[in-house]
Amino acid sequence: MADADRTSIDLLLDQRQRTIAARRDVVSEGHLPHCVHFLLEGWGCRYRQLRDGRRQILALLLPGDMFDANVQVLAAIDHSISAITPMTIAEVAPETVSDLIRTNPAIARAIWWNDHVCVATQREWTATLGMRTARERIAHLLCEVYFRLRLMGRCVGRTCEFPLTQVDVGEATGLTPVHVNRMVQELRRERLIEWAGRTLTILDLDGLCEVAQFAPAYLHLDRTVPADAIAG
Amino acid sequence: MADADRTSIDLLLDQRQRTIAARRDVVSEGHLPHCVHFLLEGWGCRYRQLRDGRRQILALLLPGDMFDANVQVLAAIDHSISAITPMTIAEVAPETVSDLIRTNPAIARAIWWNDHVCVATQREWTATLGMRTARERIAHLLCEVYFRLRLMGRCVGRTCEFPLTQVDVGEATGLTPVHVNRMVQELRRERLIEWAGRTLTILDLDGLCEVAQFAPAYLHLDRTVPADAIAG
DNA sequence: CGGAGCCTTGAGATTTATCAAGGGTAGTGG
DNA sequence: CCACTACCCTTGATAAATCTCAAGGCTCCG
Repeated sequence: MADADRTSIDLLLDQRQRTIAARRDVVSEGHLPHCVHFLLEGWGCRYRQLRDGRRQILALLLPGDMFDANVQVLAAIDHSISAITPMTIAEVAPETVSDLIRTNPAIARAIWWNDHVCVATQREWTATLGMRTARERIAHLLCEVYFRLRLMGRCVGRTCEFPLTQVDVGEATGLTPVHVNRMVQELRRERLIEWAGRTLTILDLDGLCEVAQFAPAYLHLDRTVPADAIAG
Repeated sequence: MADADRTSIDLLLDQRQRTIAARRDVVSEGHLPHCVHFLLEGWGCRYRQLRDGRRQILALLLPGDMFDANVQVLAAIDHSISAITPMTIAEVAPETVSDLIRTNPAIARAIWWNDHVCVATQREWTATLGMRTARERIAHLLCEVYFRLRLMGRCVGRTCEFPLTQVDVGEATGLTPVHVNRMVQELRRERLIEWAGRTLTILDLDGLCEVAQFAPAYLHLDRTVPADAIAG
């Protein structure tokens, strides 16, 4: 993305910023979000909850992610979005985004890329929950987070921030916190990872990918989006 | 959708039709699909497979569904698409679809709706696999199929086609075929469903929805898409 | 100092998987 | 028309994975 495009985005995002406290909802199930959100800082998640309290985290939102993109602006959403850590988000009017997409191919491409990766990631989570074991699911989550953060320049070597609790990991992987704990300890014992407090270090990336059968294709880490990607 | 729009679609779909034998791949992981597909007749699925043979069905494709929409045409896909029953599909050049989207708002809206529902459904499958029990997952799958088919006018009363085998249901719900069998029998014994051969009858729709905690919002059955839905 | 949230551990229960075998049915070739 | 095969469904017995319940310890914060 050219500097000029970067600048026009940065200006845009400066406009209306909001801070969300940790563990607070940004958008709640059944509501109509009235603007597009960009996550500037902090971690969040999409989640869905059943009447009896069971909760499933559907996706992690990391710094740089966009949500409620144009497509979302109109129908009531069928899940909630909440902050995991304190978040700062930028709110942008949908028309502004539409205009940008129309006039700026680089930005259109970036938004398209974001959408595409979101869907692919959602599919990968489905696959993970359906066919991987507890141990594999946790390893997979750690791999995904690591690669996504690295793409955003948020890793130092093999170390990155990891503010999820073991309860969060359980809700993302469909496991009880107790079992998450035991599996994490196993990964630690095998010197695959170190994880204490809010920092995660992957000691053996290949080994962890192997455990998870992690195939990063779905993240499109090369960010390749052909110029003619956007229809219309 | 107005009759004129219907007609222009029908003409389009007549162009290049293809028949796929049951259990054959249409698009394989890692390949670049070169055209947009419309499923005219028969059932298919998206699936992902691990090296050791574990397989997960990611989504069901029912008559009327579109896949590899514009957005997909460019990056190698990270999963495969296969026919469950014999399928007839229409292949349309991506440029043709782009043109249609640009010139025909009704069609653009329909395609947008399809995309939106696909993503929402993928999220719902993630939630199902993560937090529902075996029994609930199967009930949920049956509910989803029933409502989707009914929307396409493919139900007679509470009866619809259901060509999946119990192995297929297992691959969609992350369960072994043996366990699927036991749970299905339970649903039968409770007079919630009848399912024999390729036909499914839902004897107690409310009861089945209750078991599944099925909330059909994600399917957007009303097909509401405000006229200004499409950005750009 | 007290409380809250998080991590850890143990024991036992439950759900689901695995293994193994038998029966029904539909299509196929002789 | 009859065997034969392949595929699917069904059942039983046992094993493994994961959950539930319960309790204790640590750390951070007020």
